[in-house]
Amino acid sequence: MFSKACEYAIRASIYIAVKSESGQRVSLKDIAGAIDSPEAFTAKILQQLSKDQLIDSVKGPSGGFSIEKKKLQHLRLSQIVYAIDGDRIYKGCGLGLKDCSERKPCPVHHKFKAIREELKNMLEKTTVTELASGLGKGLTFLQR
Amino acid sequence: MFSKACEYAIRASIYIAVKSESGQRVSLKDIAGAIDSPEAFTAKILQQLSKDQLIDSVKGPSGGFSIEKKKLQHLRLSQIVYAIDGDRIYKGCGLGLKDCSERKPCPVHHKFKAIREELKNMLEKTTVTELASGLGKGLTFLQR
DNA sequence: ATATATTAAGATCTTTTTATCCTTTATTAT
DNA sequence: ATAATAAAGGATAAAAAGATCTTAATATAT
Ligand code: FES
Ligand code: FES
Repeated sequence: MFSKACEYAIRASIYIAVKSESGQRVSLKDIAGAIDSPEAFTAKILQQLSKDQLIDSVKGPSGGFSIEKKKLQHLRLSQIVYAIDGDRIYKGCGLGLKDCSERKPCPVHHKFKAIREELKNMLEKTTVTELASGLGKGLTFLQR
Repeated sequence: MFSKACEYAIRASIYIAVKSESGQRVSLKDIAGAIDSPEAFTAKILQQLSKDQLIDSVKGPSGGFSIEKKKLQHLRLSQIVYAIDGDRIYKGCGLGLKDCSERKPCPVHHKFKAIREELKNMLEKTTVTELASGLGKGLTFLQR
């Protein structure tokens, strides 16, 4: 569904969100440990999210990653996915045709579209805080 | 969503189905041309489908691929997907945790599960003939 | 100011996926 | 029987994704 990079991105964002809610900044090492991801690879991904200003980063001692509370209120899953995987989820044809097109649909177009639409809605509606809340309460998990 | 191999598998199956309905067998070259896929790679994929007895193949002059009418009546998209991509679509966690688990869910588990379930239903309900019919009528397309 | 902790950036390596090529085997037509 | 045709199978290559390493930049604390 998503690339590995995107999965890490989402997991990391949720973890950072939990910490940010109590005003803490978290280091790369901390994050990679919490979400069970390769550190260096995770660094790249966070770099990208930071460039896109979805998360904030501070260098140096006591530095690390965080998400401004203001941003956090609005941050959607869709934004993370878009930053890492681009729009292939939204625009890609289920059977791999160059683009998904209403005018020249592939055989699964209609059935696919419905599901993709739902996925899209879900990603656009779901906020990262919302997910962070479940994690904070110990109801959900980021590794196994 | 699916691997490239799986996309080709589905496209090829639908094309073979259309031809099989009128009793024709189709060659690899014909298929690859019709679905715009790399010939040798497509061969590997068809080999797999043939091994799994989802499609039939005959060597030699006037040989090629086909799907027995009896099989065709029951052949579902889910079978093709399973033969090529395995069960990752059904069992994989949306955030890449080792398995998707109800007892120790990831933060998106519930939202994800709903969508995955729909996808699964769709694949299990949809027959290849059904899709072939739209293609045969010129309503849908396998390349662009 | 200096040393230190921490992210940024670029280069490189590894693995997986996608794709090709070549030889063998089976089938058909002559 | 023989030649021609088409898929099967195995080996290899290219591209993409995933992951690591090394150096640079920057902020903090002393
Ligand atoms: S054309 Fe294939 S999903 Fe729309
Ligand atoms: S645990 Fe992640 S989708 Fe079920």
